[in-house]
This record gives sequence, structure tokens and C-alpha cells, in this order.
Amino acid sequence: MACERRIQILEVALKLFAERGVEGTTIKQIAERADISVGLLYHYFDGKAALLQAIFEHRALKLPQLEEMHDKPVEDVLPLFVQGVCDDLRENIEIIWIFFREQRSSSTVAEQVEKKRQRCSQSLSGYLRARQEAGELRDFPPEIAARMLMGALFSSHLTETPEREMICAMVDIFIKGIKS
Amino acid sequence: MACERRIQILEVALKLFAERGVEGTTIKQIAERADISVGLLYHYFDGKAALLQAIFEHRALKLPQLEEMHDKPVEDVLPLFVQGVCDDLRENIEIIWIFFREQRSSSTVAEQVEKKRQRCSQSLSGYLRARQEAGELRDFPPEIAARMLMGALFSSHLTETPEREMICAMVDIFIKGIKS
DNA sequence: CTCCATTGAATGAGCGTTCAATCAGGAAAT
DNA sequence: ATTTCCTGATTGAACGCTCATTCAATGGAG
Repeated sequence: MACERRIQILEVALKLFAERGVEGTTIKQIAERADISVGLLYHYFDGKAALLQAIFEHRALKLPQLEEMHDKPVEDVLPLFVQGVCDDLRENIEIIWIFFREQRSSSTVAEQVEKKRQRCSQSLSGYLRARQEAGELRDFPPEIAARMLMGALFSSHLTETPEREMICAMVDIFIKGIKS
Repeated sequence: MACERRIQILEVALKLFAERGVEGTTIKQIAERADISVGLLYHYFDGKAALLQAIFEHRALKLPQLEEMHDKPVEDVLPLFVQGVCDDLRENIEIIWIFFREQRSSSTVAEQVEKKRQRCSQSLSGYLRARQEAGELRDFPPEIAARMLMGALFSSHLTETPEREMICAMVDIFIKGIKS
């Protein structure tokens, strides 16, 4: 069926784009790795740009939900939240690589990345602020703390797939660093 | 003089490679931005690959020195250390972008990046371990703490140039997170 | 006159893209 | 049951363009 073929091409392109960059990947390479002819690729997609756009639409990053957790302590919430973020990062590491590489050359990609990053940080910093007001956390800038944790998780996943114990240790240091 | 011209070309190539990626930058673009002809570029460099290699040799990242600080408290050492790392990151942000983009496609670049990252983390984690033994810090895995801090600094510089107060707040949270 | 620095047109390879030509399989007609 | 027809999947050669790279020719300083 046509839909399966589309997805097959998308998955191959996703891998190659993440590995060698969009500019560094040729249509021919994608066709070869997908075991189809160049012409067939153009039957399903209008070109390289359309392929990239389809990848972005096919694989959307989840957004963390923390609004209902504002009254629960960080020891319960943060480990779960971080676990969710890490699962998402691990599952979508290819598209994150594409985002990273293309954000400096493509302004539309840069906007998408910035928006996602901001919403992610806002969700976490909102929760941290709520816990400050609840008296659980000491005084510190919640946005910066959020970016610190997200940045650490992010760069861990870009250099390797981190072990569970590594993530736990980071969360542990972070929590001790913000408690009152 | 010949040397100045070489450096002029290198600086232009560095900027363009960081902005658009190596594959996404053409020799013609480099020549135009450097205000020289294509032929002259080939007079000074044997091609794109040699240009990239020359950039890596021209701009070497500094390594943080922490060995003599092992007996000094974290409140004195870490802010200074982080300041030094940030200065280095800010000054070399272009080549770091190139490293980041190319490490997945070029294994030689990947090795260089990995080696640098490890030595940087080792220097910091060695200091943290010494402070643990001195009783200043609580029990935690020093390597992971080092990677957490470096990762946070790293990703801050990749998304924007962080303010001084942002760095200070991060160091503050980190120190409180590891003190006994 | 010599030696570099410097030019830019020429070359050939490889790129993204197009398209006329097949192929396969099911529906319709005989 | 056999033939005809149609539609969408599939191919790969061909096109025009841009790329990296080369090189014969020019310029100027000493």
C-alpha cells in the first residue's frame, strides 16, 4: 500500500538526514537505502524540501504536562518528569539532531526549535515557581534552573544515550540544589 | 603578506562553516566573502577538506587547569572555573558549532570532540573527587556531576550567549546540590 | 627578468528534478 | 474464461545546473 511506502521512505530519510545532515544527504542515497528508484521517491514526495517538511509533520515532539502537578513535591514530580523527557529524547533523537543542525541555516526550523524549547522550559519553570510559593524550594530564578536541567539532559542525549543511574544522579543533585 | 591572507580566508571559512555547515558552504561563497577569487583560495589551501583541517589546527580549545586547586573550596574554585569555560566557549562558539555538526558524519572529528570532552570532564571530576575526600562535598558520582554542569553550560551557549547572572545562578544551584 | 600573488574561464563530476516508458493487477466487456 | 482497458506503482535515462577543482594567463614588486 502507498502509505507504508511513504513511511518507509520517511524513516530512511530521517536516519540519513540525522547522520549526514540535509545538505550532506543526496536523493540517490535515500532511494538506495530505501531500495527504490529515484523516480519513485519523486512519486511520493515533491523533492528534498517537501521530504524534510513531511518528516517534521510525521514526528512531533511531545510536550511535558506539569500543570496538574503544581501541588505535589519535587521528589515525586521531578524524577517522573525527567524520565518522560528522557524517553521522548531517546525516541526522537534523530529528529532532534536534524533540528540542531539545521536551525542555524533555516530560520523556519530555528523558530520551531525555539518555540518548543521555550514551552518546555516554561512548563518546568512554572512548576518550580509554584513549589517556591508553596515554600518547598528556596529562592532562585526558576527559568534558569529549568534551562540548566533541560540543558544537561539535552547534551547528555546528544553525546550518548545516558544510563538511567546517570539521569537519577543528575536529578538528585538538582533537587538538593533547589530545596530550601 | 601570505600569512595574513591565509588567516583572513580561515576566519571567513570558520564563520560560514559554523553558519551553514561544511557541506552547505561552497568554495565560491568563501571566496566572495573573503573578497578574493576562487583560484587564490586554491593557491593557499588544497581544497575544502584541507581548509577544514587548517581551521581545526588554527583554533585549539583551551583545557581548564584545576590540578593546583584541589585543596581550595568549591565556592572559590567553581565560579572561576566556570567563568573560564564560558569565556572559552564564547570565544570559540563557531568551531564548536562545526564540531557539533560534523561529529556524526566524520569519525575523525568525532574522536577529537570525544577526547576533548573527556579530558574536560576528567579535570573537573578529579577536582570534585578531591573535595569529596576533603569532606567538603557529599557523596555523589563526580563524573556525572561534571557532565551535568558542562552539559548545562554547553547547551546554554549553543542556544544563545548566556548572561553572566544566568551562569552564576546555575553555579549556585550546582554548588548547593553537591555540598554535604 | 623573476617570482609570487592573483584572476576567472574551463572542465568534469555529481546534484536535484523530470518524464516517457514499462509493469502489475483488478474491473469491465466480450 | 478470455480479452481489453485502466490506473497507479515503478523504473532509469536524460536534463540543466552548480559544485569543487584546475590551469594558462596577467599583474606587480623587487
